[in-house]
Parts: sequence; C-alpha cells; structure tokens
Amino acid sequence: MARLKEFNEEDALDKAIEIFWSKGYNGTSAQDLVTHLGLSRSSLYDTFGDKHSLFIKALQRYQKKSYDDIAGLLQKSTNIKETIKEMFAQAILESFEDKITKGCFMVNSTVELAIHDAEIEKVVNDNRLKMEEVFFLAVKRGQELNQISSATDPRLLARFIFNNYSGIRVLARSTGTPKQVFDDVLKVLLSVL
Amino acid sequence: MARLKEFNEEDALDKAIEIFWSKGYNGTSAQDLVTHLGLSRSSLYDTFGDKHSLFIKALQRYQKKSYDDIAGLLQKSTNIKETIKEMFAQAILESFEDKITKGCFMVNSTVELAIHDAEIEKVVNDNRLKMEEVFFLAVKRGQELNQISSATDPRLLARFIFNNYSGIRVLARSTGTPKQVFDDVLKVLLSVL
DNA sequence: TTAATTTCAGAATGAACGTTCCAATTTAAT
DNA sequence: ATTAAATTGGAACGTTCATTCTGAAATTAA
Repeated sequence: MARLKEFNEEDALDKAIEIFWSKGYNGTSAQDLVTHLGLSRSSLYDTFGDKHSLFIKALQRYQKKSYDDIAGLLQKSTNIKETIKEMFAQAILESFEDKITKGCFMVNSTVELAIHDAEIEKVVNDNRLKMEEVFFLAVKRGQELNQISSATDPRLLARFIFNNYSGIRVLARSTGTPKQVFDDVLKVLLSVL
Repeated sequence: MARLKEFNEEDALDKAIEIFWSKGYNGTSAQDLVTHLGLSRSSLYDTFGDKHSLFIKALQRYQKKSYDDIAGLLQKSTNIKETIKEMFAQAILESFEDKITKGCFMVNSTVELAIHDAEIEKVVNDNRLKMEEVFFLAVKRGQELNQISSATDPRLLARFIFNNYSGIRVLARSTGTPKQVFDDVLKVLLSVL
C-alpha cells in the first residue's frame, strides 16, 4: 500500500555502529548520523526513534555480532590456546588497519556511558558475563584437553583473559602504540595459559 | 595594583579533573564546569582559556599526579611484588568508593579522544611510555632481588602490567562488576610475577 | 486510476552549546 | 583619594544541538 524504504535497516545500523564507535555517543551529532548513514533526518528518526534509541540498538547489534564471532571460534576450536592466540592476534591486526573504527565499541561505551546510563550499564554487564562464560567454557575444555595449564581455576583465567582483551582495546585507541607492545602483552598472556 | 583571585588555581584544576573524569570531554558542558568549579564563566575563561585548553591542563595535571604516585611507591619499595599488589588493590578499592570519579581519567581520555585529537594522543603516549618505564625498572629490580620471577623479560612484564592496569580501569567504569572479578584478575596477574 | 500510506529531503524549531562582553567590584601602589 | 589593573557575576552572542514538521514523491492494493 505504501512506498518502500530505499535503504536497508541493518546496513544503516552497521553504519551507525561505525560512527558511534569512532566518535562516541556524545561526540556524534545528528548531522554526523545523517551524513554517515546516508539517509535523511526524517527517515532516521522515523526508523530508529531518537539518538539514544539508535545508539542502544547499534550497541546491542555490535554485542551480538562480536560475541557470536568469538563464541563461534572458541566453540568449534580443536586447539583452544591457539584459537585464543589467533583471536588476540586478529584484534591487534585490526587496530592497525586503516579504518575509522579502532579498539572496541563495547569498551568505548563502557568508559563513556556506563556510570551515567543504566540502560548502557545493563548491556555492558550482560556482555561481560557472556564473554566471561564463553572464555570460561573454552578454558575449561582447553584444560581437559591438556592444551591449557590446569594450575589455575578456569573462572579466574576467563576473567583474566577478558581483562587483557579490554586492555589491548584501550591501547588500540591510541595510534601511537607500536605493534611490539601488543605482541609483548599477548606473549605474557599466553604464557599463563 | 589589582584585585586578587578569589579561588586557588590548582584547586580549580582538581575540580576540573573530577568533572571531566566523571563525564568525559564531550559530556561536560561549560555550565557543568562553572557549577562544579564554583567560579564564574569569565573567571574560568580568563584563567584557563577555552574548554579544550582546560581539559589538556587537567589531564596533564592528572598524569603527573598519578605517575608521581606510582613511581614514588615503586621506587621506595623494598618488596616490589608486594607493592604492585598493593597498588592494584588500592585501584580496585577506589573504584568501590562513593565518588563521581571511577576508573582512570587517562584511560577515559584515551578511549574518547586519542584518535581524534593529536594533542591528547601525545599526552596519552607520553604517559604510556613513562608508566612502562617505571614498571620496567621496578620489575627489573624485583627480579634482581629475587622477588619477581626472572623467567620473563622485564620489558614484557612491564607492558603486561600496564595492560592489566588499563583493563581493570575499564571494568571499574561499570558499577555492576563484582569485586571478586577484580580480585581474580589480580590473582592471576600476580601469579605471573 | 484512485486511494491509502509511507518515505523522503530539507526547512524550521527551541534548547543548549561554547565563548565573549560588560559593568560593577576589588585591590594596592601612587 | 586617585588611579590602574584584574576579577567578578551574569547577560548576551552566534552557533550547533537533537528533534519535529511540512509537503511532495513514491508505492501498491483496490
């Protein structure tokens, strides 16, 4: 009965992830969104509601994508320690690619918004719990397979891995950090497993 | 010959650190600064120039204070590993205090601004290098004193410690993170030293 | 072809933004 | 006392902000 949308909603959300990831919530203006998403103000507001709603949707989509990515890799892995190494190596490499997105959108949002925005805090905490769980199960399996040292409780190792993941995502937000720094951190991290 | 300032410039800077630390650069308005610093717009702008200049001054002051704090502790320490443990334990405890400042102002600024602001990036990189150096010297001494395992190059351990420090500062920006999570990370970290 | 419905581009909105200005006030040396 | 310089509170500035509105264009079932 009515005119069709000229854009794909998921593609637009991916664009929103990009620009929020790059500039943060407060650093991204409505005009930035219009420009980067390539749609008009009216379409933007009709489709996604206000800026805050759009941000939440973008962050939730990012959470699901990055979680599924990591969970997928670890679940199908036959060499857990090697997979963890590749995961980190990948995150490190990505931070040296020439994209506007550096670091991690979830880490950025945690730092910028979690203490002031209950809705964001919930997404952030859910993410931490899910990531911890997927690392926990992976480490536990790695220990059973004798690929990871059983000297330390897998719960602790899971939290430790997540912490180092956050750490390198912070380092990645500064262009000046040499790759060797990341590699050194990863090397020590792996020596614990 | 002229009227005297009614406020202390360093106290005002400390207040600026607080509010920028809590709300970020883009999240802090000129009105926020006026309210939190307790001085008028004219005094604020006459004394510190514009918002960006004030932010840089605040961040540099924070850098010096936090660096001096950590460097002081490590340099006078007779038990390096124990001092590192106390340092982290202190950072963890502070994140559970009822203050508006959570996490680390330097980490926050890295995440929010480093890729878009060359001046901030310089402060951030200088800080990383200085922190790495102070950790490096401490670890080296700790190894010489047989307080820290010599299995790993002190440079790598320094970078690793800094990375975990950043990580827990991110975790600290989310009120929902249970203390046990921090404690577990610290436990694994110490097991490497 | 018509009618119903939605999207679209861009103008318009009022509020909030960072910054500047101004007149009054305070100080201390003359 | 007068003068010169600096600080002060608060009004005022133009700009940008997020959001809403308007009216034309587009679509498709009837």
